Amino acid sequence: MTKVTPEREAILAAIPYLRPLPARELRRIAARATVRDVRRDERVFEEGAPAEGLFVVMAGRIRLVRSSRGGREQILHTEGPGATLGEVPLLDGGGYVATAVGAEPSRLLYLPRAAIVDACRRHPGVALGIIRVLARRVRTFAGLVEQLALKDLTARTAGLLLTESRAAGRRTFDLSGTRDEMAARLGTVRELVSRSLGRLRTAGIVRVTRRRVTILDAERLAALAEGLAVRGESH
Amino acid sequence: MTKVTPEREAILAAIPYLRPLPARELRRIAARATVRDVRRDERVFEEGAPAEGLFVVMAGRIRLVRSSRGGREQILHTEGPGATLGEVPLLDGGGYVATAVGAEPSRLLYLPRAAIVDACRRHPGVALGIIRVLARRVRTFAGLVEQLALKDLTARTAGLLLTESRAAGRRTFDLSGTRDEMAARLGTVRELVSRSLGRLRTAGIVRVTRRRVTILDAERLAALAEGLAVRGESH
DNA sequence: GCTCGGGTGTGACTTTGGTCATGGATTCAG
DNA sequence: CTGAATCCATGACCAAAGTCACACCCGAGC
Repeated sequence: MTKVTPEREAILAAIPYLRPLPARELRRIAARATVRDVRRDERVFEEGAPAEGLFVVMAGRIRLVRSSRGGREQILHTEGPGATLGEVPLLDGGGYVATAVGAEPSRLLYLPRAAIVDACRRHPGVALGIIRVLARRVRTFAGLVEQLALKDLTARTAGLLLTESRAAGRRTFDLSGTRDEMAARLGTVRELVSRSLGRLRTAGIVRVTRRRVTILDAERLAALAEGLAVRGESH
Repeated sequence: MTKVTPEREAILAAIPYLRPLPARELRRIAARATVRDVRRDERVFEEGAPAEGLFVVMAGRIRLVRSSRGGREQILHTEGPGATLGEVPLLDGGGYVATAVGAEPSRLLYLPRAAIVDACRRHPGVALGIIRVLARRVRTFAGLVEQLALKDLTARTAGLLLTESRAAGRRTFDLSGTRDEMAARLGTVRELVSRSLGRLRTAGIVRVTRRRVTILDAERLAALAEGLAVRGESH
């Protein structure tokens, strides 16, 4: 509930789909916003809970998660500074799609629903911007479904490493989280991530320490990610 | 490429998010639309292909699918009359998210991209309507991910039966497709669907013939769908 | 009627995924 | 430095998913 209006305004101005708004309106929205800090592993909101506003990540990283009784979690996506959470329930009136938890200590901005819906109505550009955000999410979810439904763990692991490497822009990079977190992204459990990485390592495809990974054979890694089982690679 | 303008107009008027458009504009769009018929199993478009328009299902049913080399398919969703396909690429400029194939002989209307984007810009209600469509899709995809990542086949099968039953509005209903199609919805293969249904049958939870299903014990079926393994049900 | 072909159910087997238990490494507070 | 708390790797085992082969059912079309 800190009062840092100028900072808040800067944050809002950085959200792509609010660009079409005149400064005056941005300021009005910023004035009605509140700030919230969350600790690592603290829940921001729960799947299904009623939503009355939009969250903007100011700092840190937030994981969007579905979980099963028995404690297993599946990460749907992770969002960092500048991203918004909760567009879906904001605009279709339902509850939150997933549970949000801090992947690290984070600061969020909370915008009341009415302000945004208003902006959409008066500035078609805003609505189109939100459409793009949702479209992107549909794409990533479709990708996730494909991975889970038709690729085995080796392929998914290979894919994850390629993604991370691409994001880092180098072939040596640090893994984003613990084995547990990787498992939650890959739809499996800690132990199998270990084994999977182990196999890639002994096959000479990557070098792996606890956090650091180097891709040695990008070709083969890509082939694996494509789902080509490496039959005839043994011995 | 048949010319049935009045029918086309009626179809467009039935699309929820085009309601805000005045009749004059609807007519203009209808005039620029073309009709396309597809046979069962014919592809309408391929995942990744560039998209320059929006499809509207006039009659029949279209499956949206991702497939792996090796021929396994995962159905993302199925759309019937009144639904639209391809909103995502239309509005974010990318390729189609999935491959569309006729689940049965179907008739589609094709609307050129410019007409729709235009309508969004001039009528915020249209954009908000599309947002609702995308929001719905995000929800169903999130559900699919959850099913695939954290429920076993028994739970998913139970869930499917409950969904179908609810859709039919009765506890006796016909299954939507072949075992193969069910498998593609559930993220598995023909044989396992057979076995899974077989287990539910011998447990006295449902009655099953090739097409017809009757739910005998909705409670237990729901419990299974929740993912509670039925430990202690054997012997 | 019969045949043919797609759709199904089942058994036997392989492979993959998941669980449990254990020991080693790493980090960090005191 | 030392102990506690994590995190990680790995072996042994168990359960679920997937494959292959085959026999059957049943409706469409001679």
